[in-house]
Amino acid sequence: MPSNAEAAEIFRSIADLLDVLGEKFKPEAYRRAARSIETLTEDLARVAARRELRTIPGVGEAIEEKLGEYLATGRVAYYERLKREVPPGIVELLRLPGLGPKTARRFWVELGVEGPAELEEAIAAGRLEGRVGFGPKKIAQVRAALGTARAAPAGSGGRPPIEEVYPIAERLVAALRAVPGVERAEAAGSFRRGRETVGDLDILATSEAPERVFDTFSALPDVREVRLRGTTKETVVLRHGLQVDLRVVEPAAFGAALQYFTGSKDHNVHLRSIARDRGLKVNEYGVFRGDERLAGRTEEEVYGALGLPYIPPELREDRGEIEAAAKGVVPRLVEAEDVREDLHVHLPPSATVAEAEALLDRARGRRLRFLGIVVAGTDLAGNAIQLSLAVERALRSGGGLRVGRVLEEVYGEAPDIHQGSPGAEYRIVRPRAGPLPPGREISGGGLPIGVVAHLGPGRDGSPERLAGWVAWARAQGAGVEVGPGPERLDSTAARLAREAGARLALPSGCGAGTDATTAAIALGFARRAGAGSADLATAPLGPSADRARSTARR
DNA sequence: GCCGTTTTCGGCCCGACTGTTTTCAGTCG
Repeated sequence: MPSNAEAAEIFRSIADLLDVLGEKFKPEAYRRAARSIETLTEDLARVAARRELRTIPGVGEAIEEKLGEYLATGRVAYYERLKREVPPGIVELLRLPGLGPKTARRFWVELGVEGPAELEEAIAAGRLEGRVGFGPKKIAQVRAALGTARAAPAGSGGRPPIEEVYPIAERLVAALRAVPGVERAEAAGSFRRGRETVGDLDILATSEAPERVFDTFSALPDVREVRLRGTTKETVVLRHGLQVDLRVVEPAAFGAALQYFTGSKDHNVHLRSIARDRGLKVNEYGVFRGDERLAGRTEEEVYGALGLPYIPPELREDRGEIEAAAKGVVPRLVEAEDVREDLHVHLPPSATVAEAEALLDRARGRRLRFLGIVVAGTDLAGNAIQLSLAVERALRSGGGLRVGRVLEEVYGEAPDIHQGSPGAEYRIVRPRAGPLPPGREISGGGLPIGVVAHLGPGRDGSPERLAGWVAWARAQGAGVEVGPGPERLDSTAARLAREAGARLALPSGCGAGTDATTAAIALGFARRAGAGSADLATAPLGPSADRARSTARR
């Protein structure tokens, strides 16, 4: 069964092989196509059926043809041929840090080495010594890299999910901001773009004295090893295993550096080619005409100097956002303050008055106007376990905040689970597994459906199933829940939901299980999906509830 | 191999760091 992920993987492998063969621009062309393909929200086969493969950025005549071949046969003859040409062990060598295609090729051609094991033997036998470009340090570096690779099985250090990296990033940035002389510090890179996973963490700080910043940073308890350190840049590896690149620039270059380190690579390459067409140069220090710096202090300045409006980080993937911005079209993405209704928080039946009040205080602090509460722990027969009268009273004293009762239903695992207090005003539906049950009546006593929750890739998140539920949610007038973790929609799936016209339900960060970090990540996902404040789900109450019910009957 | 309100051919972002080099190549992001 062909898949987008496999197609991207094949093109990436082709790029590696071409690298070793010394090709100059083809490898990047194949990598660009691979990046585009893996961020598609749709199966390649469907795009191919519409004859629109060429509309994918980086896909031209040759790659279109190979995609067609792959979809028809599951194979790419060109790839098979390259694999016969280059020993597989040589490609493994490319994975070693500090070792690139040129060096791998030299090992292969000059030493006749065909993989890591043979390379280790060659080094042990002293066959590298005396060769141009291989001094004692370089040899030691290669040997160390080989040892590390042997200790850590291939495929171990993948890209960790953003929710894992988030608290680490916050800690590191806070530590940097506390260094005297540091005006600003921000995490950039794919982290700032709100991607689901983070490769390396890129952090940027301003200071006139980088040395002091590096000294402090190197000594942080999170840091295991300093990999390299120069005058403007330091790379460390955390105990956690994550690599962090820290860059320190002067305040006048902060915007340019932030723009540069936020990426994406494709976005930056595109931006710089526009700059060159205008006789300008963009680098991490600013936008220049000759030696004159036109911009650099803020990102707005940098985009402005190129004749563009500010483009939010979450959109910077070179997926048409630059062309749209050039025409003045930049969507107004949803902001944290736009999330005024939280349709899905939980409260245990054993909650104390203090806990209930704390929840309400957080909601008021966030200036929410609506909070939908599920009382969890209700028994399976549907007999709600009652909150104490004192808690009930506390929940009624909203003070500008409307509190709603919610019934949450989990379907797909027998028996179905229902939880929520009596007098619920709408339902949250959680489909657990399997396809959309055709004609299956979801109970709920005729209550409108507010949210379809927990649809994520962790639970049989096949595109067809996801699309089915999203369409169903849309027909109900319900929102679909977005957030980090395998059970919620990531940004790619959220984009699918947006394209289907479904609204998105975002956590406010007030709930016990959905803290501020979850809320921030979910917001990033929604923004990556291009959502604005009008795309947020609202509680189906009053007249809108009647609308939702009538839609459901149709 | 891709791409084009200056092009269907001739370009392809730009700089830091390291190690090995007396001026640069390779790697990385």
